[in-house]
Amino acid sequence: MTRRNTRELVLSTSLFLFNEFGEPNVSTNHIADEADISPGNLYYHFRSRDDIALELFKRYLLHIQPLLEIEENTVPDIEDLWLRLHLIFEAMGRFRFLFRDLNDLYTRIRDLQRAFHGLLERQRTSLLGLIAGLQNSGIMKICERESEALADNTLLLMTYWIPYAEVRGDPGLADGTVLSRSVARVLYLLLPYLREPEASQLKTLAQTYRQA
Amino acid sequence: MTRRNTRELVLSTSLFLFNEFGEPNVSTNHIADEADISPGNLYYHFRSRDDIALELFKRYLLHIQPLLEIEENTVPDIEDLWLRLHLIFEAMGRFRFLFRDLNDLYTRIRDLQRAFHGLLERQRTSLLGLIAGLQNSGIMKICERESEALADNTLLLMTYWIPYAEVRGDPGLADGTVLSRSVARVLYLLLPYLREPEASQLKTLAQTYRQA
DNA sequence: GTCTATATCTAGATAGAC
DNA sequence: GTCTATCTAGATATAGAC
Repeated sequence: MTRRNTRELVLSTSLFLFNEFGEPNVSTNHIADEADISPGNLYYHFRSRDDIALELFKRYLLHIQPLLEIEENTVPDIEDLWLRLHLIFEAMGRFRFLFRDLNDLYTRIRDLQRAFHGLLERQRTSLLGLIAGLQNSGIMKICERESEALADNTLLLMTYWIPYAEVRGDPGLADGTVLSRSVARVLYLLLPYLREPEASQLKTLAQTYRQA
Repeated sequence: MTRRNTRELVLSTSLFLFNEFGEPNVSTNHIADEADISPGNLYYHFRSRDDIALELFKRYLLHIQPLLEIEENTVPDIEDLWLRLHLIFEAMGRFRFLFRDLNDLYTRIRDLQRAFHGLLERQRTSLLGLIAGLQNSGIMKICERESEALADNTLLLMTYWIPYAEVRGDPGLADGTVLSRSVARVLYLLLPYLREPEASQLKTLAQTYRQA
């Protein structure tokens, strides 16, 4: 094993265990054991346990950042929106431990706190921009104050759909249906503000999606 | 100190520390220390650490249950709704550790899991009933499928507004403004489905509320 | 780079005197 | 009921041989 490979092995093993059992319930010994390396070796590659979680969070950022960028001169389209949200939720699902134990990680690991806080603010700005875009292209009709509330509520839904699914007793994120339903729910937030034909288009899309 | 008093002292101390530092970061020794009793004495009154959290959750249930009951033959009124939601959120705020670390507590403590799951389902049913009531009295116009999504989204918002406020860097729940803003955001979910004059009434209420 | 062995610490929990 | 003392387990992390 070269240096790079073991480090990656520890990361992928940790991700698996964190997702499966929750980050607070997985010790460095568990990780080393599952990865078939010694505990000492693990600490050759990582300074601390939090370091592993932080590195995984950085990997998450690399996955999620490109999905959040919105092209300046593009007219938003309902189906694109749907796909985009689906891809975002998929990426979140692969790092679901981050969201399950978000607030504990957030207060414990300062670097993660800073980065996550920034991410949220960017997401919020991005959502406000999206809403404005939909409005300017005549697809959506909404007033200033409601835009803010809508962006905020969307962001909350996007941040906590994973722990919500768990707590509602949903069959788990291995099952793709949870993801689809969560995506659909978020888009239903937009529905009442959409004009025709986009409103109907969204409803039809939701219907099709549900059957697939 | 009689038996009852020490038990209560441990509970109130735990609640304070859990809320302040997060349940995972408070040990039984911390609690005993803060309560000015010995660690051994703490274990005379509680079998385990989880037992304390569970008992606090039961106390939360006692606070919250009466607030969730809806009278059968009452026409829902926007201002009543607002007040009701405010009282619910206040009660949640007093037990905010439960929501900050919900998913960890949920998987760790089986009795809490059962009870919380049941609570969520009842809340969901209650919300569906509320929506139906608003619809029947002509205050709201919404279709079947959207009702489900609305109830679901409302429930998610109600369950995770506390960790969301924390993660957004809101000045903390000691400050009452967070609570008000969170209540307002939830009610904005209903807004697009309300008819006049209730829609305007809600907007005005939000305005007043914000200034107070 | 990797291992074994171990240091250190802190948590939850119990025993037994008072 | 309450205390002091202590057990036990498990966690993070390090030392030093290979």
